[in-house]
Amino acid sequence: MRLSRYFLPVLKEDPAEAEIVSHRLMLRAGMIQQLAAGIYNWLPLGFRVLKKVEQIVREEMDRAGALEILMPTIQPADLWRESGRYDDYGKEMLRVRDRHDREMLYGPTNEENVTDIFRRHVRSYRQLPLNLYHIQWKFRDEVRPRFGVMRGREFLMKDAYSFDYDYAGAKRSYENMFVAYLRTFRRMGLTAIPMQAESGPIGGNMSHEFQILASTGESQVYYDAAFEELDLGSGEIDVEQLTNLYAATDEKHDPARCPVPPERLRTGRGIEVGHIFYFGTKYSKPMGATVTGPDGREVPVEMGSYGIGVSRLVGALIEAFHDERGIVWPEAVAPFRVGLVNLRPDEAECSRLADDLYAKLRAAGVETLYDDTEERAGSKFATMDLIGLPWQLVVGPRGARVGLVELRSRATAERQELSPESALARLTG
RNA sequence: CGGGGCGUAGCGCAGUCCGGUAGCGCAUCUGCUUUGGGAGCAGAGGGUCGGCGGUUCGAAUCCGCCCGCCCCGACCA
Repeated sequence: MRLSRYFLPVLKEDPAEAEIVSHRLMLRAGMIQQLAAGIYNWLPLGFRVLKKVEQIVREEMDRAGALEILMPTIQPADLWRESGRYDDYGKEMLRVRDRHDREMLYGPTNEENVTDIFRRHVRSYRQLPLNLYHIQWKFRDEVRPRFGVMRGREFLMKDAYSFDYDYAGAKRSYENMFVAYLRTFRRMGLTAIPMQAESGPIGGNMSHEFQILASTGESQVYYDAAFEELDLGSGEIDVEQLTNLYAATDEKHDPARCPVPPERLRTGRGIEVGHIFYFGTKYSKPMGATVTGPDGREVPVEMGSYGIGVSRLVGALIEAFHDERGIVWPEAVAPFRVGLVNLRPDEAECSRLADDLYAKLRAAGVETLYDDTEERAGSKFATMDLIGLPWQLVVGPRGARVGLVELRSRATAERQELSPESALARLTG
């Protein structure tokens, strides 16, 4: 993509409305624009990251055997009356009426909806296990939205719902998602610590929230160093062992009862990016979602649900990966892999070389943002640092004369003068 | 929902206390010079001062009501 043809409204100064670093940087890098409190427009650069994050979540859900569907944002109130939540949910739920004065709501979550799908089509235990998920916008009318997309009112969330015949099956489904979550966050370069959360009405320790570590996180967390040594790439993950590892948020951490020896106890700040829980027949029972078992008896299906805050993750990633100059994207979620900088578009030799590199990067399928604008060098560097693409490939008049370009790593600030050919080899290899 | 604060050009702000025809920096446009870390000079454009009402000869400024947004706390992917 040529920057001269792109829409990247970067800000030189910090917007007054933003307090925390991810919010500031998202606004400054032209990723988002606020439309109302807690409601954001996603501009091209931000949208690309959102899609990258979404795609990783999708791939890991698919890999775990979940099936993607898409449920609507607007739901009828009657469905929520069946579970009793219409009255329970309170003001967080945005309630609307259609032209026929029927009560509707903008979904804050989809348990009722997915349970309805299930009960209308699934009759037998033989059709289980089943896990349906979707990635859809939610709305929760938070009293106080803040921190940009980290706590918006409208947010993109992946929510999966598992259906099993019995508790043993539900536990397997839960553990399956547990592992998928660890893989998902790890792929984005994040260390996610699963923490035992408030146990549901039925499940013992079958509720975990996933906190990622970032110095600016909202809550103080304590955890076993073993989490940092997790190898998710190979072999089996022992969920039983993992769920027994110690991890707690500030409120629950009790030094007196902490089983981790001091030298293995780590502490940090955490941002909650996922939450999974088992809730048994909480919805299936009142809503009549039943299956017939091998014994011919009809029983309510065992359920669990599994959320990941997709849009929140974009903010959380920036909290985890930034420095004083801007964002430092991990490659897996970077909006572009390479920022190609033509320092002097007015010089023929310099531009010829930069154009040629751009064509070759494109041909090789490398996502490249090509700064072909008339801006000055300093401004170009500042913008590249701000938007945080992993690699900066700098073509200047000096180097062009002697056939050299400069490759810089945003993360390590390492710089190397190379021939265009070897720079290309590094980026395409 | 309690407490605090802010709405003036695209962005960041001054002006409001003490009423008198709206200003600064950045950005934008034109020209010249410059050109490896947010350039210099000269010129230009851009405003229902959040909205409505009131007081006054006269309101960004004083009074009332409303709207929006931010921050701290109690709650949440």
